[in-house]
Amino acid sequence: MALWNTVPYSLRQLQYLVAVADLGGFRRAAAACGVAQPSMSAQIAQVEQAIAVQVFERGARGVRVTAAGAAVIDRARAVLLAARDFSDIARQHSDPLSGTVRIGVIPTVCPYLLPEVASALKAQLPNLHVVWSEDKTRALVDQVDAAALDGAILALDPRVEHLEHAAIGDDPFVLAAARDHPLAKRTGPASAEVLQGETVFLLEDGHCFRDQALALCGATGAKEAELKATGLATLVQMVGGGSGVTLLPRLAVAVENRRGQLAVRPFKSPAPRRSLVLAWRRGSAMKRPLDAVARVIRNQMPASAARPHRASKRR
Amino acid sequence: MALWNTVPYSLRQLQYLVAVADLGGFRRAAAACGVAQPSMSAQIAQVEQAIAVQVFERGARGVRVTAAGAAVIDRARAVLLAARDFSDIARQHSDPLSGTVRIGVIPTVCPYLLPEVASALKAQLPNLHVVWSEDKTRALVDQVDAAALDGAILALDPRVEHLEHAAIGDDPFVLAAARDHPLAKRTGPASAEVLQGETVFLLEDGHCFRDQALALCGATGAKEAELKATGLATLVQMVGGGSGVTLLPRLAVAVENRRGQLAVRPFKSPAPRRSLVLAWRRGSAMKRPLDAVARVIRNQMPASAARPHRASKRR
DNA sequence: TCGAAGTGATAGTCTGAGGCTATGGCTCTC
DNA sequence: GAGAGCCATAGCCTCAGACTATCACTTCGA
Repeated sequence: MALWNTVPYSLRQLQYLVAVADLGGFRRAAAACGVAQPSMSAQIAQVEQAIAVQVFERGARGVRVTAAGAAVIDRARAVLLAARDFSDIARQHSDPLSGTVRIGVIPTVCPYLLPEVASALKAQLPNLHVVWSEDKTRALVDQVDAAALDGAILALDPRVEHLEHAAIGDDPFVLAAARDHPLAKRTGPASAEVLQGETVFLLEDGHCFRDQALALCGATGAKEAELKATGLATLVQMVGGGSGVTLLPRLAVAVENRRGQLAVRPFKSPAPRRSLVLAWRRGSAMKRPLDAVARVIRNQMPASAARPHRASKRR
Repeated sequence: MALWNTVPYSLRQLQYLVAVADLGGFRRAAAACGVAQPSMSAQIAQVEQAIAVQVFERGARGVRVTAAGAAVIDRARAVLLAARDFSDIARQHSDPLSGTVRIGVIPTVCPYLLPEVASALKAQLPNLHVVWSEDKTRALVDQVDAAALDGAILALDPRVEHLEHAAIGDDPFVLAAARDHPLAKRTGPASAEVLQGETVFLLEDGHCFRDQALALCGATGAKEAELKATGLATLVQMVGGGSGVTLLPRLAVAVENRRGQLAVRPFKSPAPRRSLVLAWRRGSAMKRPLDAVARVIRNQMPASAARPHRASKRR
């Protein structure tokens, strides 16, 4: 009963099973797999016979997956996922820094980091093709878990703990207010206590930066403004009105305050900050290229914001 | 980049890779896979080319796995394991109670439970072929984790916690002593305190029954005998000499004390006991047949020893 | 030192798995 | 009731992967 005994089906047949299930029909699946519909029919019929399970109910309007079929297709997916891991690890070992990696980035990092980093990556890892996408932490973590993404750039957070990660750098928070706001009168580092009693504008739910800023507000006795912003740019607009202050990640200041409409003050050391990491599914075959990407980004972080608070964390 | 895109290798090629790695040579692997050696050579060469990784170093005395090859073969194993799961789940859904399950049993249960249970299983699950093996808890758990076994009959224990399991029944401990031993003077249930100051013979290290009995000794102030037995039969022999007492699982009494050489007394309720379970790898495709096997065994347990202490536990 | 026994690689042939096109039968929809 | 869409069937063709026979090489042991 060794692992290398023959099985009565092929990887390709499993791919066909999943394709038909995903696309809901033989013709569509055939087209997606680049074969003719009769070939698809024949292969599906064959695998159904081989495993003695009717996976699909054929109807005039396409196919339905049977109850037994759903379980079978679940396992077929697992096999194909393992096969993809095999391909990945093989590519890593033929040339670890080539191929494609899919990396997601949270919205409060993406527009500020990517422009800088993209060209550096192209220069230092010329054979590595990085596909970027932007989403909030929850969605990114889910996609990494499901292997829809190879990695994600996130702020360190309980939701990230089950993933492996490499440090990218720390990003301190800064205090931003309209130029005529009382808190803008003084320059130089602010102590966190100046927030006491202030009205602070924050991002809407779902942004991890909101949670981090909210924690700081709670600790200092600031109160949250009624209005919630959908992005940092909106936040800057709101505060520009003069009726409150906000917190910004240092990384975003150069872009969001490019016209200098706000006064920006750092916090006294140790400044509140978020730790940015590149995280991936534990045991992912893409560990090596992701590690390399993290190294490039780390060296590319704006010098003032870079340098993790302590030694670079790794798991 | 969907899951159903074609891959440049076949399941069979992965089987060949693993076979060559396991058996250390092309000819042996070819024989094990039932093909001619040139076919094996050709397929290995092809997959090595497809993934652009040299997996094996060919030498005059067989092959060695390269560093990159080891990682690749690791993933190939994962794919084949997933494929086996696929086969399993398919068989479950074509006929859940047919096929083969491999079940390990601990030594302090195996010889007493199996004779009774084997015929009941044959009668109630005629299409299910059960392959039994005997080993200690640690080894069994490792084999279940590695999918070398589908399930194992064990006493509930921290080492079993990460597995799913179905209850089989509780097995109370009994006190056994030579017929002329002071503790054999009285009949009827003994309180655990009678062990105070007694010399108790126990099994050697590695038996979970040793740990359970030792815990009871510690709680009651009994002391362990110098000599450690390799099995319950030896334990009975030792105690027969009259210089000490021992604990036996109720399950073993009928067999080990069949000649009545020892006086056997139950403990007062609630008697110390072990909970026997059939455990399997979480998410195993063999859940359904294993569950059925557990049910058969549960109904077959000697009536006096059966009946779990509380409701049957399941996860 | 040389042959025997082991290793994997190569050459040439053959068969069948799985691709294709063309077409049929069925069931919804208009 | 015609048409559009679905999957199944029939018949053909090609190439992946099996086979046998043999070679080249290394490592023993007489």
